[in-house]
Amino acid sequence: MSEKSLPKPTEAELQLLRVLWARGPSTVRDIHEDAGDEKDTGYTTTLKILQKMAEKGLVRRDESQRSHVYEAAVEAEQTQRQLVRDLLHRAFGGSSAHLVVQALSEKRASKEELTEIRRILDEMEKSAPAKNDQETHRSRV
Amino acid sequence: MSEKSLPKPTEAELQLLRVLWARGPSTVRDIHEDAGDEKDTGYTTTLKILQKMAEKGLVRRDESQRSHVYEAAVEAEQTQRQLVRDLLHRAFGGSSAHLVVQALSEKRASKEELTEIRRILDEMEKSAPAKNDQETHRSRV
DNA sequence: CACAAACTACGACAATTGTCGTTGACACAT
DNA sequence: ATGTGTCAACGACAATTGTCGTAGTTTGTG
Repeated sequence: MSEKSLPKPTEAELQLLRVLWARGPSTVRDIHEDAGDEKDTGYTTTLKILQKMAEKGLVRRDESQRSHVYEAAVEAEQTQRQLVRDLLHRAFGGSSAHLVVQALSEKRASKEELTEIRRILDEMEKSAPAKNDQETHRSRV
Repeated sequence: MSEKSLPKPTEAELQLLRVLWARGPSTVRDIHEDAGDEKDTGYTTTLKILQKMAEKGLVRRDESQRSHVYEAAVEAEQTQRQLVRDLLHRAFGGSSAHLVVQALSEKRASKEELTEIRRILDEMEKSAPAKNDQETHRSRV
């Protein structure tokens, strides 16, 4: 109900979100340096993207300090789910099974992960027999 | 080895690829009308996107007829895998298990699909204990 | 105080994407 | 042969994205 369905983050935005999810509230400087491991871009670029993100509501900004502190306004899980849903419809015609198969064949999961997945499957099959239920946002994991 | 790693299809391009995968070689007119179910855009828009795709190598074009015939130059599976890989790294830090969990919690798979997934898991766990094997492109499904 | 460093804000810019409208060629039916 | 309709090609256009450079302000140090 209260899912505002914020705009889908772009490539660069997602990268900064990942930094924020890992670090928690941070200054532009810190975000920029953390993100810089994978990318080589100017400081003002990072700043500008964060400003855009603030406009869009993807991050919150605390301006009480001279160096503004940014914080993710969207949760990792929610965003990931949004991206998965998007890909699901755009590329897989809604078949989550196909997506799962491709994901697994793309990068082998560890033994623990496979067990975890199996556990989820069990749970699923138990709780909801065959309904195509849409209210399945239990947010497990 | 012979994977040219073609450019990632954009939103609109992917939509047309889906039509081509379903229909096989088709004229612009047919592609446009099939795609038009979900979208309402002009004929020349579809044409232009197909031309761009031909330049990029995403589709092949047969110009022997007055109405050119387009055909997908990339396979569905390969492209889907590419998109999954992309999302995997961009949003999930490479953890396919997390992606799988989100995919399953996003849209409930049918009982048959769950069984299918389980079968794949079995196969996986059996064939390759824990290696991060890259040659797992058996193209099942 | 004066100067250097760090920070935000703002505008500029090229590249990409999706969208049309127009034009010129071609084909077919009257 | 003339006109009607279909088609590919091309240019134009707005919107978005990622990228900087510069200006102006604040902070801190000598």
